[in-house]
Parts: sequence; C-alpha cells; structure tokens
Amino acid sequence: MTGLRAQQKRDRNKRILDVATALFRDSGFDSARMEDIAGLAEVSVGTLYNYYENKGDVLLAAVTMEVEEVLEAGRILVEADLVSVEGSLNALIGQYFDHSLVYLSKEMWRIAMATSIQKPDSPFSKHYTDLDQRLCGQVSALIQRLQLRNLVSAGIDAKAVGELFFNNLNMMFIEFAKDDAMTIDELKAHVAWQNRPVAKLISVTKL
Amino acid sequence: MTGLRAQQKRDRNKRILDVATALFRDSGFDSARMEDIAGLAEVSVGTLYNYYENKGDVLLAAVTMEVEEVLEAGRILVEADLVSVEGSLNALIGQYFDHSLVYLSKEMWRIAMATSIQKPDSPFSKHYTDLDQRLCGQVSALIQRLQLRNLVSAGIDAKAVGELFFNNLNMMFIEFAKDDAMTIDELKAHVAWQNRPVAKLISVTKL
DNA sequence: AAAAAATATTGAATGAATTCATTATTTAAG
DNA sequence: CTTAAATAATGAATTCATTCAATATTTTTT
Repeated sequence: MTGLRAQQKRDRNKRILDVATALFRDSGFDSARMEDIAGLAEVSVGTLYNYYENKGDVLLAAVTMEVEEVLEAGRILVEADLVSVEGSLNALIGQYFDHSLVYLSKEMWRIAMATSIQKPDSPFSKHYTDLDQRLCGQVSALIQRLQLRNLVSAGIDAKAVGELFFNNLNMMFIEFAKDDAMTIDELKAHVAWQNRPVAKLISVTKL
Repeated sequence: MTGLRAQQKRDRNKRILDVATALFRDSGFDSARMEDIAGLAEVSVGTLYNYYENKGDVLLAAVTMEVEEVLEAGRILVEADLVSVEGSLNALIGQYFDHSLVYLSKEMWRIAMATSIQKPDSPFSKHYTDLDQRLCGQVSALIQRLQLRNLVSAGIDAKAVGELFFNNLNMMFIEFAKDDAMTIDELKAHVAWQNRPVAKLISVTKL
C-alpha cells in the first residue's frame, strides 16, 4: 500500500500546483488570491497553507519545475561535443535563456527571485537556491571539461571562472526580468559580449 | 520664497525617512507597521502613501542614501594610486562590502533588493537600479584607469570585464545577505578568489 | 474492531497594507 | 481681498494573506 494519506497528499499537491501555475500566468500574481487557488484546487485555505508557507512559496514551487527541466537540457549540452570555449559557453547560456519563458512570465520570475531573496529560510527558497547552485555547477563543469579537452589553458581555476560566468548571467537574467522591453536575443548578445574577453583569455590558442 | 508647499513636503519627507529607517533597523521590517511610521512622523497613513508607493519603497529610499555614500567613497578609491589589478579591485570591492552593514541590516538589504526586483517600475526601484549602474560604472572605470596606466593589457574590453566583475560581486552580495552566518570577510575572500584568475589574465606582466 | 494517538483539514477570525471619497490648505486669477 | 482652481492630507473602509482552535480522518495499538 502507498498509504492513503500519502496518496491524497500527492493528489492535492498536484491540483494546487496546476491551478496556481495557470492562475499566476493568466491573471498575474497579485490578482490570483490564495482563496481562488484553494477553491479551484478543491481545498481549504488552511490546507493550502499546510502545503506552502506563503504565496511566494507556491510560485517558487512552480518555478522549480521549470528549472529542473533546464538543468536536464543543460546536462546534455555539457556532455555533447565541445567546439570552442566561446561557442560552448554561449550555447549553454543561450539555452538557459531560451527555456526561461516557455512556461513562465517575466513577472513570475521576478517574484520568484524576489521571494527567494526575501525569505531565504522557507523550504522552497532553499530548494530554489539549491537549483541555482546546480546551474552554477553546470557552468563550472563545462569549463572543466573544456580544460580536459585542452581547449582551456591548464593553469586556470575552472571553478572560479565558472562561478564568475554564472553569477554574471544570473544577474543579467534579473535585469532581463525587470525590463519588460528587453528581448531574449538582446540578453544573449549582451552576456556573450561580457564573456568574450575572458573566454578568449582562457582559451588555448592553436598555432 | 521657496514656496510653502515645497518646504512642508521636504519636512514631512525627512520625518518619514528618519522614523522609518530607525524603526526598520530596530524592530525589523515586518514589525514596523505603516501606521506606526505615519504616527511617529506625525502624518496620516494616506499621506505616507502619497510619498511612497508601498512599504518596500520606503525602505528602498533609506537604502538609497547608504549607496550614495558608498559611491562617494568608491570615487576616491578609483582616483587614488593604483597598484596592481588584483589589489585595486579587491580594495574597491572590499570597501563596498565593508560599508554595507554600517547603517543597514542584512534583512533590510534583502528586502530592498527583493523589492527592486519585484516592482521594477516604482520610482524608488528605478532610482536603486540607477545606483547599481553607477556602481557598475565605477568598477568599469577602475579597469579602464588600470588600462590607461598600462597595468591592464591594451586589447581588453575594459567595460565588458568591469561588468562581469560587478555582476559577480553583486550576486555574491545577495548570497551574503541571504545567509545570516556568512561574514564580510568570507564574502571578500570568496569574491577575491573568483576574480583572481581573470585579474591575472588581464594584467600586463612586467618582465 | 474499538479506542487511542497521530496527522490533516477547515474556515472564521485576525491584522496589516493599500485605496479612495472627503475635506483642508495653498496658490493663482480676477 | 475674494473666489476659483490646483494640490495635498486624512482616516475609515476594503482587501487579502496568514493564523489557529475546533473537527475530521487515517493510522496504530491493544
């Protein structure tokens, strides 16, 4: 037996998340009231709070699913054929960005990021932070693999450089989410421009 | 005449900011109610909302004053004697970090940063974003000056590298604010470690 | 299979941010 | 100096997120 309770919990949780994601996307975060979410998910408000500490937490759970997907897609890229430092880096980062607006709106990202900063101790904030670290690890892993393939000079601290690249792209993504007029292509182009000098400097130059 | 209205506005605004800053620091952001702030500033709640769009905005105004000071201190450093790339960079960044907790708590920073992301169109968010850009410009200016003094190689795009450094330190500051256990020294050390490889690569090596 | 313990659900009550129709004050016009 | 127009202040009313004591359901024990 799975246990009746565990089963019910899973069902209720799925309903809550499905309903909330749709509402946040369609009506906007502020307009979606906890009472609405509870009602549509056929749960009481109290129960909703039993599953999530606060409204931001519900959103964070939705965002989390999206990031998991990005991570999976990233893993494939890192393991694929690596050409140049700049090329691989742009491919990986570009893919992060491309994925970002498939399910979520800029507003949803803004609020998710803001919540994870504002309430860093809530369980979903921790989970979100954890995902960020895995993304960061992925960028570092890419640099390390490039180094193994002798595309990045041996003396370089790949992890340090990876963190630098990641924090930059992450900050630029915040700027992107804040600015409704900014397009994904503009974001990609700017980050690529920021990375270029360092990408070149750490590259092994074939003679 | 300054105009009676303008004068009263300035007075009321100063009272609001003074009262709010003290309350946020001493009682914490959540415990400081808008009603309290209004009461202590001898203004009605409605008036408070006449001056600031929301509670986060009030905090952002306070944080803003702090950042102005940091910018001023930074200007002096950038114009001072430059020794090495790594040394100057660590000095400037270290000073940003040292300043950060003089007037404000980590909680205040968290909420300020979260608010500026969440409501990017409110006037104080825009102002805050503007300050961030000036800080970023300051880091780029440092690299450019280092380049002029022939401490950074000529071929480097100083602005691009400056943005990279800045976005990294900014992101690391968010991590710092999120983690109550992290000290300023740990923050400095980590950022210095992240910057080191790039700092070395862009440095002109004296033979 | 009844009773006890453990877990969950519920929604009315609470409390705080934000709004808005009124009222008051200042400035400009006649 | 009055009157009209423009600006600003006010706080009671509204709206929601969040809490919590009371119930209900499931699991475990005897």
